[in-house]
Amino acid sequence: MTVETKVLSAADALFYQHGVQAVGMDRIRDASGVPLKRIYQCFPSKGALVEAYLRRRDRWARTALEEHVARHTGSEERLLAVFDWLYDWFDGPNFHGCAFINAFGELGSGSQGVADAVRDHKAAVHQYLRTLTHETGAAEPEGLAAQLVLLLDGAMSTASITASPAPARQARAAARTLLNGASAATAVTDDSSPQIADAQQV
Amino acid sequence: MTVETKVLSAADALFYQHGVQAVGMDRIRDASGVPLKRIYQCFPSKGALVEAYLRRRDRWARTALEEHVARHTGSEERLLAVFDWLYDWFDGPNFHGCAFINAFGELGSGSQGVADAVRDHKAAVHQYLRTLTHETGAAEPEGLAAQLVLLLDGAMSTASITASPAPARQARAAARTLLNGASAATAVTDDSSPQIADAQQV
DNA sequence: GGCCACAGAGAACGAGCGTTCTCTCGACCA
DNA sequence: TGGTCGAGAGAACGCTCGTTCTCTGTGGCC
Repeated sequence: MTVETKVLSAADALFYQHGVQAVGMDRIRDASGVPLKRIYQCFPSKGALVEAYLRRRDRWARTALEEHVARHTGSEERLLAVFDWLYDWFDGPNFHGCAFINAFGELGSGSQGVADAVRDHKAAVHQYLRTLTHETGAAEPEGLAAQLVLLLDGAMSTASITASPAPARQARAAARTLLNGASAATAVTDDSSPQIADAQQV
Repeated sequence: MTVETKVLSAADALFYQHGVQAVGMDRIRDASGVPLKRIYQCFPSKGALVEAYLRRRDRWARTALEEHVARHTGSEERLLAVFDWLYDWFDGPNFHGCAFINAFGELGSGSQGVADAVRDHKAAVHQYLRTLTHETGAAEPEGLAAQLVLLLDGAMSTASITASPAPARQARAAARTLLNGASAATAVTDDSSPQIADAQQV
């Protein structure tokens, strides 16, 4: 295990659990066992370490997700498997929301490097969902992928705040409705008309 | 305008735009024109000010949302109006994501008061969506409300990161599919997965 | 064996922050 | 009018943090 890997592992655990600003370099030194001088030889500043942390986490998340999906066959099962993977992640002991949304909220407007890493990750996940929705032969794969992105991000935030994995199941159910109902719904309705309006008041 | 209101207004603008940890009390003093001594008479600590900021923003957001919805008639229009309001908010110059998700990511694990304020806000919004879904007479109003919460939170995060209001439109389209397709989909399909039972979690 | 270059451990430095203190001045009231 | 109280402006204090420096020890090379 290289020194750089030891530092990144410690930084990942601490940054993800407590937030970037709440963790000082001293704590990363203590957790990794690598002296500060050495840490600064690998990463010239804390900002560089934070960016490396995000890039590493991006690789981890997408690799794990794609490996999980690859164990399924059938285009719909593969797409819904995304949300099963999410459930397992949420249900584990080390889930603390989306590291990218958290980092963006903390530093996004103040660090270009962090903002870029967050946008790159979100774009890559979006692109992956696009390939899955195209596989299914859905009528509107692009729109469906964009909607699934919202379910994904919403589920991560809600699961973190409510400390419950249930949002993954709710997102899965919504994804299936969107997948099955999308063709019927888009075929019947058009996007800006005032609905049927049966006006049933409570 | 009371002193307390001036402080809260300045704190709201600064905390929301730059994040809580990035804004010092000195900047709130400069922006509000209220001396530090006076600020500490109203709010005994920065943590108390942060909690007041979140409570105030909760009142603002829910009041604005409910007033917008109240201008619409028809249960479906009222529900979809939530996402139109979201679009206008995203499209304005002062949108920086969900203040509660941001604050939770920054301080959630370190401040019980902040975590409580965030959870209270999310629970109140969830409850409001529940009343709207019940109005529509949807087959599964509880599950539908939980799914709409995910779309709402996901749209806020994605709009913030991509700096585009488009996610509000995508969430609106998804909400309409869920609303129209939910009864048909749940009535027609008979997959054996347990998504309906799980969707009740609060 | 003697010199050198580098690594580790910890202190030190400068900046920023939350919080409190001091000094001054003006308002109010007997 | 004189005395007291409180408010404003800013400095000060103690702490934390990112970053750098110093001191000590050790292994490699002529």
